[in-house]
Amino acid sequence: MPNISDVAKHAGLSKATVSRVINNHPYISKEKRELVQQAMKELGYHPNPSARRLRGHLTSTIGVIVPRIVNPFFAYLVNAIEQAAYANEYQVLIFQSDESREKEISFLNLLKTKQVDGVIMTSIENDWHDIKPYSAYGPIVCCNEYVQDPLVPTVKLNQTEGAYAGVKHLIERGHKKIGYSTGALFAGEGRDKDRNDGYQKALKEADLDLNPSWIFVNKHTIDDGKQIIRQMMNMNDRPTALFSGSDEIAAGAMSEAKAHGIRIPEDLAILGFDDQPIAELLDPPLTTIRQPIDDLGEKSVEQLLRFFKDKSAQSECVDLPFELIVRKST
Amino acid sequence: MPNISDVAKHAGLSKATVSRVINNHPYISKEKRELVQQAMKELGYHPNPSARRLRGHLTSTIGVIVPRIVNPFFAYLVNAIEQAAYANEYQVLIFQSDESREKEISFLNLLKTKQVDGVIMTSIENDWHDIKPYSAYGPIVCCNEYVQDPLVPTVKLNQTEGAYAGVKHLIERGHKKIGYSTGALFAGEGRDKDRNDGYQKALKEADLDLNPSWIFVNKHTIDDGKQIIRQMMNMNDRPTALFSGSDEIAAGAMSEAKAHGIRIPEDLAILGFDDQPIAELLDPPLTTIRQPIDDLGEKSVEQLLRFFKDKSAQSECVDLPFELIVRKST
DNA sequence: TTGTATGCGTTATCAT
DNA sequence: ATGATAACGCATACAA
Repeated sequence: MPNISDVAKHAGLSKATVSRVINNHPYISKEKRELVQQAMKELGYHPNPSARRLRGHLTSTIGVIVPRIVNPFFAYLVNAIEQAAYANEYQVLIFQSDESREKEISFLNLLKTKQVDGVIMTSIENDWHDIKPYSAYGPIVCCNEYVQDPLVPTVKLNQTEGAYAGVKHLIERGHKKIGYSTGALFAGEGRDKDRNDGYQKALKEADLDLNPSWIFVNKHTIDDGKQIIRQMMNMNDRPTALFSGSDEIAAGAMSEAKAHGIRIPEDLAILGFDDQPIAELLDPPLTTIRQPIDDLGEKSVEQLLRFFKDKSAQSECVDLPFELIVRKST
Repeated sequence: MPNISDVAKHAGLSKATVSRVINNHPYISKEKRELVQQAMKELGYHPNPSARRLRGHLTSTIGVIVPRIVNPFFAYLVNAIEQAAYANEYQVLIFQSDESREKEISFLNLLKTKQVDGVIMTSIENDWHDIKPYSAYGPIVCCNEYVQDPLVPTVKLNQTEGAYAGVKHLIERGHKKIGYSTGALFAGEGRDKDRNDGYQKALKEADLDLNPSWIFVNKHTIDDGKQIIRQMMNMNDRPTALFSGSDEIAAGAMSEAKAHGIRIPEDLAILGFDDQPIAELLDPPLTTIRQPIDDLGEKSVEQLLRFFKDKSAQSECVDLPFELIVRKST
């Protein structure tokens, strides 16, 4: 691997001049610039990222924190981020927090050592209070998740609106007893709270009661979906519709419901969230709320690049719209 | 961030001694060693990876190349690798080749600049001939994919055996007309060829003919699965069973088949490959061939670590077994 | 067993 | 506009 000295020698110039060309400094004669570029090309030279990092420079690597890569929503999100980053010649370091506070912090430390220029957090485990200090070492963008600090660049979806649209759809289908599953506690904050708000808003508008036993908290997986159905089977007064927090939960619920002879949507309507590929493969195909994942990824990378270019850029909060995809499960 | 000099000062010793402690050199008095360790702890010191890389050292980062992270098989594989790596205090740089030769090569270049200590390739786009030179800069482990070079450390599954078991299962169910979908050309090499061999072997043993029009090549996605069914609908002589190259293809096929009023498994048996979470959610639940993904990941990391410890370690080829999961689709 | 000095590849500072 | 040189943090050859 040739280094900057090799290029300098090859071009008959100094290392400093070569470095200036690499970094687009002004005050360089066209003549020498071309000489250097020629030499770089001939030698197949690429700057050594470690050396640049050591000097305290940006190094074309961004970090992405996801809770679990096997969750299709995050796999797609990572994909979108990776594509956008690659288009801008950035590399992506992917990290699973596994919903562990310690893991999350350990990854954020990469900012300190300039291993990554910036971080996109698609989930947040620690209090923002504990995360914020790390942003002194490089920009942190919240993607999908968000926090109460208006100074944090954020790309998110209007969860309230999405949940509202979903529940309203169920109400329009004639349902009055609508179950609801959420990822956190019902009284939580952030993304889940917004969804909860949308759920409640729609109920209220239709003058429907909120039955606490129809609210299932801390649900995430396929198995959780099955469990919801089992819980429902034990109820005297069952919901006629279930609004699940993700397509996975919906899929599990659908599977278990059918196993109990419950017809969908006649006996129980099921509404998903995400529009993952499995949604249309289920039987019946799943009505769900599509998240614009690609936009989410692109905008997040965009935000990060903005900060790389201008360290004191203004923080933005991008809000993206949902889309209700009506299929056969409602 | 404290550096090695800070630690040295704090411990009242030289940088060299601190460095020796960090790198577990022999010939250090217990006394000083503890002094240094104490100082490191007190200052919260962590070696700067960029500096180590620059110095030409291993840096606890491994790279993983996948074709597409949104493919659940690879998402689970990456997850397994990441968990195993984390347990050994290694970080994982994930890279999507998008099945592009250029992207693959661009990532392998990270080996040259010591950005990663070694690479796990879960797919191979370029000729091995073009990839091999990079292994001079760090070990490359083939995982799931493999090549004809016995000197390459490899962790793979016995594809022939897996395919054989699957087809045999279909034959035992009474099928004589068995369709087959594969990811590459039927005459290809590597992983897919092995599977093809297993398919043919099982047919041969049962004295069944191989009907070329029942072989669907270059199939990967849900849509490909649907397309297979559409092709089959146009045949006068249709297969009564379909052995698909992945659960995704199987899912697509099942969906499309049902749309055409084909009953599963009565009219058409469908056998998957992978045992992804969706397999048991399909209706009917999918009979499939389980790949021991976690083992695949763990063993790959193990191989890599072996080479890190001993640069001239012997190349191994680990073969892992499949498992036939019988559900209701066959 | 420990310390000193040098270099890894870059970029920034200071000259010119 | 260009060049010489120091510094980033670390690990090693060499000296002691």
